[in-house]
Amino acid sequence: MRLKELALHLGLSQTTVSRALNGYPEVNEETRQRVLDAARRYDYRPNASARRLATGRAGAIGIVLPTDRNMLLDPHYIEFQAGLGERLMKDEIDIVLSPSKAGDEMATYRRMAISSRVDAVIVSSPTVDDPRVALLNELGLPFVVHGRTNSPLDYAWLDIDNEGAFRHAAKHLLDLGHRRIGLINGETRHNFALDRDRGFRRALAAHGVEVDENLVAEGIMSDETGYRITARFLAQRPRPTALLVSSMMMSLGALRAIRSAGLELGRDISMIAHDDVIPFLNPDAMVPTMSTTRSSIRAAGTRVAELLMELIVEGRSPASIHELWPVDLVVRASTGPAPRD
Amino acid sequence: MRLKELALHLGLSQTTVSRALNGYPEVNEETRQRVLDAARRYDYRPNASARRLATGRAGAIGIVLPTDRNMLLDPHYIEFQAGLGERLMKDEIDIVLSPSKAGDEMATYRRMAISSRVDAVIVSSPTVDDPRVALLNELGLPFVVHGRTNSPLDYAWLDIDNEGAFRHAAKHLLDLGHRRIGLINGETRHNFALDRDRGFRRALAAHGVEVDENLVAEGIMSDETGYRITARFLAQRPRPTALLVSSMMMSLGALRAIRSAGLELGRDISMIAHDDVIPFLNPDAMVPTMSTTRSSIRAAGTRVAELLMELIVEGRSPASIHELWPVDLVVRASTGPAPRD
DNA sequence: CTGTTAGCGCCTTCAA
DNA sequence: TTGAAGGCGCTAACAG
Repeated sequence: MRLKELALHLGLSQTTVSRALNGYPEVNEETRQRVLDAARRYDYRPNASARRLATGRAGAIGIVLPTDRNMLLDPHYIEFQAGLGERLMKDEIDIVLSPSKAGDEMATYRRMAISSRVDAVIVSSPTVDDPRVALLNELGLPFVVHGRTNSPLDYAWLDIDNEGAFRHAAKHLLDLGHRRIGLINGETRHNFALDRDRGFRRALAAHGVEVDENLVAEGIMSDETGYRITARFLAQRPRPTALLVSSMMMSLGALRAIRSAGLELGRDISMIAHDDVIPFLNPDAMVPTMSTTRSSIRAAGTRVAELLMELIVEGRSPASIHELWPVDLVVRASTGPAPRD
Repeated sequence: MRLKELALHLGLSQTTVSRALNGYPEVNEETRQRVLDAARRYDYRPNASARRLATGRAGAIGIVLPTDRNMLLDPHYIEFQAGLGERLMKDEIDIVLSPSKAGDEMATYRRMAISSRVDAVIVSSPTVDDPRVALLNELGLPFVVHGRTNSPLDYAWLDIDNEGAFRHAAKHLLDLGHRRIGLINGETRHNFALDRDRGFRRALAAHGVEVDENLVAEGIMSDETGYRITARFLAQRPRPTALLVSSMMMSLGALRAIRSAGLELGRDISMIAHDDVIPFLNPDAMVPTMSTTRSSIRAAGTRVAELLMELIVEGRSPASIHELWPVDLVVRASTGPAPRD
């Protein structure tokens, strides 16, 4: 069913039918009802491409999907997508995933912009100096960064307070008497990891504790990385009495290494992990329950979608969009006082 | 830059430029080169909506994204997406995620089809009797099911041999002398889980071993579920000497429960888990290494994309698309002979 | 309040 | 081998 036919059936012009359907105020209420009824009866839906061509709006927001093995380690990504979806659903806005090889992302953003496939894009996991911000700015494609990056430009971003989160977590451990604290971080080419590193160091500095660089490590946020780094840390003497871990997934591996070393979490060694609140990794279900710095990545997705809509629909200024979300420290059973030697 | 302007710059008609760009054979080679050069120089890209409107093809394939908490437990999903992307990238085909509430998926598929947002869709995680197959068939929207479902219709599908995988795995355990084998399955409303259940039972039956229904359980495939079910199984007397587990994520929880019970994996109790080959959960990195039934979900994504393209571009018949992939049994250190009492 | 008329940017038939 | 013209389905000025 096309608009034309529908109009014909109704004995109205396409214009009127279109207006009735799109909620224009100048349409007679009775006429509108007739149109709406007919549309429902015939299961009419405007053709997406035609509408886009006519309005110049794509009705979609874009995400560049890096397909390389090393980039997609992130099980959190799907939660973020779900969060986006939750909000975009309301306006029937689609999410367009544009697959891209690593190194080719810039070209992919370009393509999305120039072919006007999408009205805006999301920049995820920004690196410390992320070239995407300048590119998108130049292309004039609206975007929101999930995270932050160094840029002279005043772009729209939403980030969680990674620095504060890890500072508070480290402080909590210090207050419990821990002095040898290990940091198991994500890759510091990503800004969030650098922020966490910074928070960790500041807390130690504030307590006059020197950082042992042998107890600072980074890697992709996998179970395996968590295991390997923890095993290495635990081999040192004196060994660390506490760990700060960048993801729940890593904490699983860390926990294995701790058990393998014959230690008991929460007594011999403490741990705080960052929790993105993903449903299949619940800190309350762990044994012992895991102390965490908590911030829902799904909620972030929803909010990013909201901001995107404001950018597109209301023409809100990107420069006015800077949201730094506080992060909760949730103390559970994996943290305890530092053991006496 | 629009086609019109580009043509103007070149002193050619839009038609010729369009043909040159789209590889029509009737264009003079020299002309084509000039056009191609100019297009590159001006960074010209056809407007996606306009092209779609003109050709009737959307240049995108659709996935309905259920945003409800309980449905998205699947960290495997992102790997599947990456696999799709790997193939679709070649033809610059986008993936359109259409967010949908649970229960509303059918309407979302409808919407995608009628508004011709996409050329084809993917049906993931089909239930035992999945209504989507009939709907899409009726809508005439091409689709490939990743998995299988009961339907009188002859639809296109790609599935892994879940039945065979779990049959072999169970047989392997039986051959090692295990008699009390537990099954920790995904939700059996999903067809794959039912197939695994079937394979498990057949293997036991073939060995004349009766299934203890107290050692068969299912749930969402999370760490937590794995832990809870395993703890319950281990509380039984006599306790099981082996476990068949539906996902690596579950196996992490199971392993925790085993350790909490003071048992050693691979000696006191054996385990085989299904491995979708996701990069952040590597069975070789576990301690002990985990025996698995292995099948790359990413590879499946790539192949599904390929099939989709054949469906759309070459008009291949859906009825000719039935791929059942064998599943490898990879024996590692988590399986050993059944312990003597 | 409704209709007429032009496009949106591209592809494609038909004619040259 | 190239071009002119029409149309894909919809929206949006501009009239009435």
